Amino acid sequence: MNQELELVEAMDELSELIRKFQNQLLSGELKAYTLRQLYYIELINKQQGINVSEISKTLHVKKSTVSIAINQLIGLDIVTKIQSDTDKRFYSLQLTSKGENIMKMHMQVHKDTIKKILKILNPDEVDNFIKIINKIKVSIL
Amino acid sequence: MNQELELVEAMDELSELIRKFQNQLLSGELKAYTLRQLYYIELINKQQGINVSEISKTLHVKKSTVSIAINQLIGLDIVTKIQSDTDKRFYSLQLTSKGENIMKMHMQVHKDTIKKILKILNPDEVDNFIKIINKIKVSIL
DNA sequence: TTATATAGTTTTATCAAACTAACTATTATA
DNA sequence: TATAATAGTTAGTTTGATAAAACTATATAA
Repeated sequence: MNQELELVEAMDELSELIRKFQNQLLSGELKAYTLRQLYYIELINKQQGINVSEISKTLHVKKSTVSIAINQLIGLDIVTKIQSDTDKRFYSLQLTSKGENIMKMHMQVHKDTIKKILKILNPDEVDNFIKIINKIKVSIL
Repeated sequence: MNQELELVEAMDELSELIRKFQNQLLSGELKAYTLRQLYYIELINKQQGINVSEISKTLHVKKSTVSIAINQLIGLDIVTKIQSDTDKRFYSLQLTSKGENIMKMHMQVHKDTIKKILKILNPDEVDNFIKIINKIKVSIL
């Protein structure tokens, strides 16, 4: 079979795998949260001190949308905002300890899946996989 | 760095890539449709003659949900249903020519992305990538 | 100092997608 | 033949995500 067709199918499989990978989060201890919420939490964890406007730009979503989502997370004691001293219009967003805990559980779910993958791939395959993903990532952007 | 950590990061990148891969559909000619609708169309295309109950089981969603979604697609002249001769409770679902056209456009968007990927990976890498995905797929299920 | 710009919030409304429950039509079975 | 089960529909509701527009508070520039 030609490589293009095979790759089309592989990408479909991959979409399916990633969908399952993500939906695993919605069971267990994290099922109280939506994928969207977990994504906001991940974003704040990755970019400590990020603000509403930046999130809005990153996700291509209006500020009002982000504001509501973040205030919901603040209400759930998952996120806190700290007003800037130098410019009081700004609030930098941080995870609370509860938020960090959620992030840890989130990572753990992923790690568990990754352990399964590590069992079935040999080290060379893992290396290749990582290299290929990075190569694709760089080029697509 | 240890392989587990690297793989965790790679899977994150991959999630991001797939997200972009899918969201490409939402621009251009297909932006009139939701990802969910395109997914129903894909499913019917893959399993010609599938019915509402089977879709319901496949997607782990109530029959009523599927019924409404499918009737919406029928209203848009994307899907048709044909009542079974042997058991009139059953309706087999098919794509109309419009539906097939949407499917072709859908495939084209994916093929265009795949062409980009093929340009930056050498044939061995493509082979490895496909093999690895299949290996993961089989094991995770 | 007045006008303008920026960060974030609130209100109101819309939409997609999912659910439950009750329904019709048809088929299978006791 | 009366009763069960099955396929699909309909009505009504809930939830989550989104946006537009008007707002407050603060900072900057003319």
